Amino acid sequence: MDKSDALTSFAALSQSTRLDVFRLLVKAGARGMLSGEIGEKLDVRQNTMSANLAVLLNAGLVRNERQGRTIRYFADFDTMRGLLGFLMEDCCGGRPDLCQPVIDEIACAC
Amino acid sequence: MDKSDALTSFAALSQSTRLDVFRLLVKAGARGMLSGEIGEKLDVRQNTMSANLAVLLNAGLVRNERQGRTIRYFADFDTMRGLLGFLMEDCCGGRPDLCQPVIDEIACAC
DNA sequence: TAAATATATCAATTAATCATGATATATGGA
DNA sequence: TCCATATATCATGATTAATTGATATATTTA
Repeated sequence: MDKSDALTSFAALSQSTRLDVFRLLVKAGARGMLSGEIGEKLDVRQNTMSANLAVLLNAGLVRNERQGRTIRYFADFDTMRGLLGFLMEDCCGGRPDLCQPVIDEIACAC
Repeated sequence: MDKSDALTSFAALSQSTRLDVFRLLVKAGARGMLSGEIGEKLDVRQNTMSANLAVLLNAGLVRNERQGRTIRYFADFDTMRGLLGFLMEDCCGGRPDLCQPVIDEIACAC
């Protein structure tokens, strides 16, 4: 994860539909979701959804896998990890009390 | 942290100078940095830096504090925490092995 | 192989964002 | 109060991004 990758990722997440899509896929985890399923759930037209998924793919935030006629999308937790690592690099100037709560927050109860 | 806040934050982080600024401030931690100091370090003109700091402020990703003629900026770790919490909400569909590495990554060594 | 379904690409219009020069505001010191 | 320093705001031109209708590609089924 270099700076350019990080910029691409943040840009991808800074659009309403794409943020919704990514959060849906985070929730879905290893199950993933079909492209059409996502579009239907979010009430977004087919070509708009395709374009937005392409942006997320390009950013590496999601992966996909063809299954017959359909394509299943997954959140890419490795990219997520790299992105947060990049953002928090050498964080908090030696005071763990600043960054520890940030870490605790995403310690999900799954 | 609602969706609109998250979008504003990601948009703020999706621009080169602002990403640099935020990462500098993350490293600086509680020390923070003066506006002019940041601009000098990143070689960015005064008004451009001011505009970019305003975007980060508006997103709540940084706070500031006037000190005489100068203004000191700080990364806001609470906002950061809220943002990551929002993004990873109900994450990984019941498989902790997916999201645990994400958490470990940002467990900084400070 | 033809039709149906699922998804992607293209071209064009509209909208948002960025850096910049010029200028304004605020604070401190002479 | 006048000047210098530090930062913010404004107006503008240039670049970039988003949605959409139309169309293309890929896969399955008949």
